[in-house]
Amino acid sequence: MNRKKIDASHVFHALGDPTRRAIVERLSERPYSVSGLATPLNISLTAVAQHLQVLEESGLAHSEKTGRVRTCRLNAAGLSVLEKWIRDRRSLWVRRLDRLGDALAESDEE
Amino acid sequence: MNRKKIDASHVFHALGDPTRRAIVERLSERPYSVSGLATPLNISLTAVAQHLQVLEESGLAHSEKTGRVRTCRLNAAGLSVLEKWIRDRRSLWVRRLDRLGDALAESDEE
DNA sequence: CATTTACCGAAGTGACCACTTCAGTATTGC
DNA sequence: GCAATACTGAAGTGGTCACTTCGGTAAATG
Repeated sequence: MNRKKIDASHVFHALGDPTRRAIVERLSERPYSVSGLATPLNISLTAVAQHLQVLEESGLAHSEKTGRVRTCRLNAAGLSVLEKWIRDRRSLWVRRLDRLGDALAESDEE
Repeated sequence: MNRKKIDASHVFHALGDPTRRAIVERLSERPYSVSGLATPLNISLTAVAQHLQVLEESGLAHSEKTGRVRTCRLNAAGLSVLEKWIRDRRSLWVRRLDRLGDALAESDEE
């Protein structure tokens, strides 16, 4: 029902916002409550909750409510989409950039 | 002088758009002219040029004009920003995700 | 030289985004 | 019970985004 499609667009879009990247970086260390995440950020609690929703929909985070506190954690799904996209392109990049490197070395040394 | 700031926000934002990701994927294979990039996309040439500008500003592509043709290529700068961000967080993710085996099993879908 | 090709620039548009405020609901602690 | 806490939902706002059209410039081509 609330399971949105997790794809590269969602993940990249979610990480395009510095506030959301900050949240992900915090969650990399340990779980946080919504207000715990909000504390160092100069925005409203509601805004943080909205960011969290984006992160959840992109598969980068998930959360569950116990009592009145919602505990937020990192989620592997979004991260793996991100890493997969990069991995899928990496060999092509390397091949291409090797040729670029050759061209650079030819025209100008570093 | 016209060196714009290449940061994670720009790179993630640039890759958040499916059309721009498609362009990056094409450029992974070989250089293209602007109209060459536009051909398989159902949008105007102008729109493609605008996408290209975003990719250039985020450090993911660069281009140069020879005669009337602008040749576009992948650029390493944006890619390295992206990979660096992921690498910087990866160890934390792994440590965290080790403790979250349950969450993984819970959200296993492709 | 005229036409076609390839791109550039400005301006407009509708949709979406980050964020706000305000008014709720549930839970916890005194 | 009452107040403080922790969120939740709806609605609004200003800004940005992807895209368009139109009009222009410059290079290749017959």
